[in-house]
Amino acid sequence: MPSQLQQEFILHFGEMGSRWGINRTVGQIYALLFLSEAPLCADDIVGALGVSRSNVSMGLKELQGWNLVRLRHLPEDRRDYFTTPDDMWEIVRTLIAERKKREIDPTLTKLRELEMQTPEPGDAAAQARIAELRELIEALTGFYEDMNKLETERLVAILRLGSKLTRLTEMPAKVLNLRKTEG
Amino acid sequence: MPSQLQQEFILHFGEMGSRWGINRTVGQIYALLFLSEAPLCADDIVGALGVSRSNVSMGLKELQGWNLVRLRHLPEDRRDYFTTPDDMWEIVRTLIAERKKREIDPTLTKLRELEMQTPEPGDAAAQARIAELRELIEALTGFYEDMNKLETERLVAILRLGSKLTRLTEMPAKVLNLRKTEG
DNA sequence: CATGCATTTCAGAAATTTCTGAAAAACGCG
DNA sequence: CGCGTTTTTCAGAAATTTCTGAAATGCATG
Repeated sequence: MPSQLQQEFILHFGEMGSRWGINRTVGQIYALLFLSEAPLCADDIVGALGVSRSNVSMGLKELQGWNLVRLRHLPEDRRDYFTTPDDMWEIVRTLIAERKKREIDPTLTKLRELEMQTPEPGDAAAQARIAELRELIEALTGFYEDMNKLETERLVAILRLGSKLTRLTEMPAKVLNLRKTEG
Repeated sequence: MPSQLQQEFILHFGEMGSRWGINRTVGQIYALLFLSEAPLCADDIVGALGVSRSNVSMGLKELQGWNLVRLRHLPEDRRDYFTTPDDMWEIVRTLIAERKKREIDPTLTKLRELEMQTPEPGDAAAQARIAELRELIEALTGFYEDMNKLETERLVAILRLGSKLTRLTEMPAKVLNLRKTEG
């Protein structure tokens, strides 16, 4: 059913799936929904991808766990239909938030826990290294959280500035404070 | 051989490995090297982790492929010794660069390729969506590339500013151009 | 150019993940 | 409640990934 173009896109997402921490079917389901204008139900997906109904069910569950798909209902039809958000920035925000939750937060928690432990003799260097790693992760996630609070329009404006941002760090505090505080 | 503290850190990195796109042994080897003050050779790693020599060999190869470890030699000893860089920011830069290479660049290439194709009828919406996705990824990777060019000190200064960066986007071009252009 | 380490390769074993079909559960509706 | 439909669950099959031991290769040194 999908065109040649769509097929290629779907297969690519399937292959990349494993690198992104999801499996092939989940990647393919997502790709299909992403390209589809109309919402699709499970059997549409079975038809398009040629995988088992139960596999689609599990895949959709996983995508819902990632908050990457929205459940919708059509009048006169009691099947579940799924879509991806229209707003691409929303998708990217979700993706980053979920990966952070899975890949970074547990480690941050663990590092903090390890720093609380009373070290055995010989652990000093290791504990210092752990603290340094934690601080660095906190600097990055803190920045991410700040950026994530911004409206998309402002965020895009900052992204576009790129390395010009350095200039702001060169300005005296006086100049910076001429303007009102935001978030 | 590793202390309780180190053991916990190593086991955590092993468990997280699968979420990070590496396997348990590779995660553990990296964690061990990361905490170790002195360089370690393959047999040191075998002793500390209790995995086979060949597994360690393959794990070290993979870490070298990620540019995450450095090979060193001690005088009077022809074994290969390994360390992680002292500079934690270097580690993070490498990690991000390599993940981008594996997880993003191939998709960017594929999206550009799909945009070149002459669409079949009915592909218009899909192709628009693909273009939008590509543009968004380019905005993010472009920003990353700009940040990655900066010296660590400047980068940290920007991270610390966080949402205060918005102010820069509010300034008239005139003000921005008062200061000299950098990188 | 043989010897003694050290590292790498690789085929099969072990472990893990993914996928399927059948059965069970959930759900809406009369 | 009972019926037809849709979704979920789950045990085992299939596929994939990881790990190991044995053999092969590489390499410095006498």
